[in-house]
Amino acid sequence: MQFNLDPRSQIPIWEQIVNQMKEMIMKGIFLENEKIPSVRELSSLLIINPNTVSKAYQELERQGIIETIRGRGTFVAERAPVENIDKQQVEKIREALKRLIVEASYLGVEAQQFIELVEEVLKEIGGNADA
Amino acid sequence: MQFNLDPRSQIPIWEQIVNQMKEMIMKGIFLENEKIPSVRELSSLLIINPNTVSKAYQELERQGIIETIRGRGTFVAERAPVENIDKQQVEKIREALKRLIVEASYLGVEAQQFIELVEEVLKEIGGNADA
Amino acid sequence: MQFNLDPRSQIPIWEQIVNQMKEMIMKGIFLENEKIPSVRELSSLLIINPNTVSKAYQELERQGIIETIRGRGTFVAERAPVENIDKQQVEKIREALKRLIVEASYLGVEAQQFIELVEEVLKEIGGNADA
Amino acid sequence: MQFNLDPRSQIPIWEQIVNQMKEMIMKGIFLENEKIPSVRELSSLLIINPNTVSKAYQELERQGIIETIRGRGTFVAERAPVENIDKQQVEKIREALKRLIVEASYLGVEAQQFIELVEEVLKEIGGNADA
DNA sequence: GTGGTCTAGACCACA
DNA sequence: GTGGTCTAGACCACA
Repeated sequence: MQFNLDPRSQIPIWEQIVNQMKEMIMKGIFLENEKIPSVRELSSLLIINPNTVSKAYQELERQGIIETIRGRGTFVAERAPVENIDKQQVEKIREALKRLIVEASYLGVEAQQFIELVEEVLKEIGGNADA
Repeated sequence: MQFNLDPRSQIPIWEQIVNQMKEMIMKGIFLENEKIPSVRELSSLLIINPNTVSKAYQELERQGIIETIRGRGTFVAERAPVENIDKQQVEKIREALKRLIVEASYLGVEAQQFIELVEEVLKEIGGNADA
Repeated sequence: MQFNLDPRSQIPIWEQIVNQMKEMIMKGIFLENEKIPSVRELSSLLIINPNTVSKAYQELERQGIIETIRGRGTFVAERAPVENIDKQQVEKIREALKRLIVEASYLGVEAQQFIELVEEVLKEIGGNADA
Repeated sequence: MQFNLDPRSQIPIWEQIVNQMKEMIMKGIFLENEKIPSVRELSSLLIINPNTVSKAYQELERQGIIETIRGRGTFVAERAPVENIDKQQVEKIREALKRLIVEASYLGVEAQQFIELVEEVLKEIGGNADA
């Protein structure tokens, strides 16, 4: 488990935690039903306020990615197979992707290089995707 | 020229303008050295606060994408070929891409589908990509 | 006797026990003066903390629904006919009902459908309602 | 606009605000696209912490009931017709309803009286439901 | 021990 | 003016 938080980033710390936790779960660093650190543990580990961790955990729970069992702790939820892909959400991804590609292009990253970047990241994350 | 601004979006309006202006320039809707609308024109056209347009233009100018010539107006800058790719900036793109892929995966978009999405967007934008 | 406890629920486990015990008594699954399992029995049966069962039994006793007889065990109390309906308590029910109806409406459940839902539940529970 | 907050209630204040706001919108006290009080206004009106109001508003926004426009304020969202009723959510309503009916029964409220209570509340809320 | 709620108050971006 | 983020710290219910 390795968090990489940047307090200067535009992305709120709680959201960075959400993103990185999702990534770690995808990579298999946390397994289904495994206990994750308590709010207090993680906040003292990351030297941030417990409320910030709490907000991240609540968001993860809302997304169905973790589950809280009262008085016991917080656990990685079992991942339900996606039934219907939410087209509206995918459209948002598409828009964000477009922005990213435009950015990349201005940096001098051509189409082919961008695809290579995508494949690289897919490989990095995919590690335990089918676990 | 067609802006599509959503005041409800989490993305600030000035940033939406920046993004869409860059996209339009990439697509060739605005050509190099072409005059773009003044802050006043655009703000009254889009019915938004002139300060918001002004902030967008300042950011576009900072990025070297447009140029203001005193007393004449604002123009699309000539695009200099990128000499050295800014690795730090590409790293940011890579991180944003990773977040996007993780999101997509949780929505049920698999690796192959994601690549297709990328190719789709590349095609949409590509108009003048090699210009 | 069949308990259906969900540790993931927002409703505390002790309260789930209280609710389900009351439901079972209403349905006639437990009869008046019948012995119910001891705290130890039930906690080992449900594989939960004895304190949790204990808290549930205390609440049920406070509500006059069960009775503990020293050295003998715990029994379903005889249900006294209600003389005066506690208007303040009914007001709470009314408020909770209002919340529920508002929720249901936002989910797309119309007034008529809600009444049908109520009648359904009344039928399900009704077993011994007039006992 | 009339809030009725009880700090002693088990229901968190932010959730009381959520419930009552939804009820007021249903009743037509707030119309679609109408501005609702700012976080600061409402918090000073109710003499509670702005964070508590903020949490309520964020939850309402997450549910799609209100919309925030950056720098401008918060507005009642247009209510989209429900396409597919979420069966899992309705099941939760059903469970809550069962608990309520069991409670009511112990208070001496019989089946027929309960239905009358439901109809009463439906009438109270329904005021502007078709607006 | 666990997480949830709430207050008080600072600081920031946006329009 | 608007809402969003974060810290610090108190208090509480649950298991």
